[in-house]
Amino acid sequence: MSELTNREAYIKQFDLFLDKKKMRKTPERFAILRRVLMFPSHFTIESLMESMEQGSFHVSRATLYNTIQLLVEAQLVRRHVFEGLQVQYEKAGATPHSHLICTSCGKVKEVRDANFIAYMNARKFTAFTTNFYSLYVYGTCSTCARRMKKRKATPNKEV
Amino acid sequence: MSELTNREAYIKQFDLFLDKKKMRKTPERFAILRRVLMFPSHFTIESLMESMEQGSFHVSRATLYNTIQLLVEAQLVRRHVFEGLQVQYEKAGATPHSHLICTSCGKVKEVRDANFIAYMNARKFTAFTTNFYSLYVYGTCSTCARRMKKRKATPNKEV
DNA sequence: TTTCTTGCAAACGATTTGCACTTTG
DNA sequence: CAAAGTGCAAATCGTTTGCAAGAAA
Repeated sequence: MSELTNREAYIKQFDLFLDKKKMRKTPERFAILRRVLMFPSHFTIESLMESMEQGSFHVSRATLYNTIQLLVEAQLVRRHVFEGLQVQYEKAGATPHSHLICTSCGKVKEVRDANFIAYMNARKFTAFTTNFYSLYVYGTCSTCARRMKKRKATPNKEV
Repeated sequence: MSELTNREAYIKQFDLFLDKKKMRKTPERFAILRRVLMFPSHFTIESLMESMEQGSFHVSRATLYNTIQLLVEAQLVRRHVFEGLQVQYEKAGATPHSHLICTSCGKVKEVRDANFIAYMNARKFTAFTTNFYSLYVYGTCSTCARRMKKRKATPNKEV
């Protein structure tokens, strides 16, 4: 896989992917990818839909779902299903990161962990070729911990 | 959290959980937990439903969903959403394990990794208290790798 | 010109909900 | 006997699908 260092790299890789799959290079597909790249981190189908509308580029939900699926296959986008939250996507960046998910408020924080990355890069599994991986860490963020301690409250929303 | 070494430990912990939450100890709830414990590893709501029927203990879907949710809250059951597969559950065992998911055939394999567990046990995150974690590794299992190589085939089902 | 892609609306499937009935505490 | 839990069927919601119309190649 080539390096996804910048916007053009993603677009080029998508272009190559479509070539390889003998699929058509429609304006919708590239417009969606361009919008995806504008998100600093996670987004949902809904927020992507809104973003497209704001950019005055109307696409149907069907096309959005189709294209996101393609982008996931092309390894340009990752799909995340966190406990109790709606499906989230993010562009597959050059730097892998883990996700800390607060089971009380649902907030997702990204953390870079060089040790862990090094470990995973070296890690081989028998009879299995790793493509990518996701580490989800569930727990309580400090804000919620404080809130729950102070007023012995129940969580915002139990996940 | 107490140790979940055997069947009784789970039941006792659920009992305590219901006490703490001031919730009722209905036969349905314990019947469902007992069935859950009979699965050697992953199961779905559907397979659990079937298992209940086979055990001649009829419960409604609503109750099944409710109770599974309780068991997840009680940390007796983990919920997994693997790419492209239906939601799976498993009892929260004493030994954590990672999941290798083949993106071609959808097979899920569990692997125990002492180094990784030790690492995670020691790992502290700033402003976050870890409760549990899941490592999902996506890739290609050897069977699919062989199949794809031999006849340059497309994957069974692209996830 | 042929096949792929799109948009729309209808269909789908897993999960949730409303409500009358039942059971626990 | 009051409150909580259950079963059932209908509702919901995110996602998929079928099909006619439009656009790449």
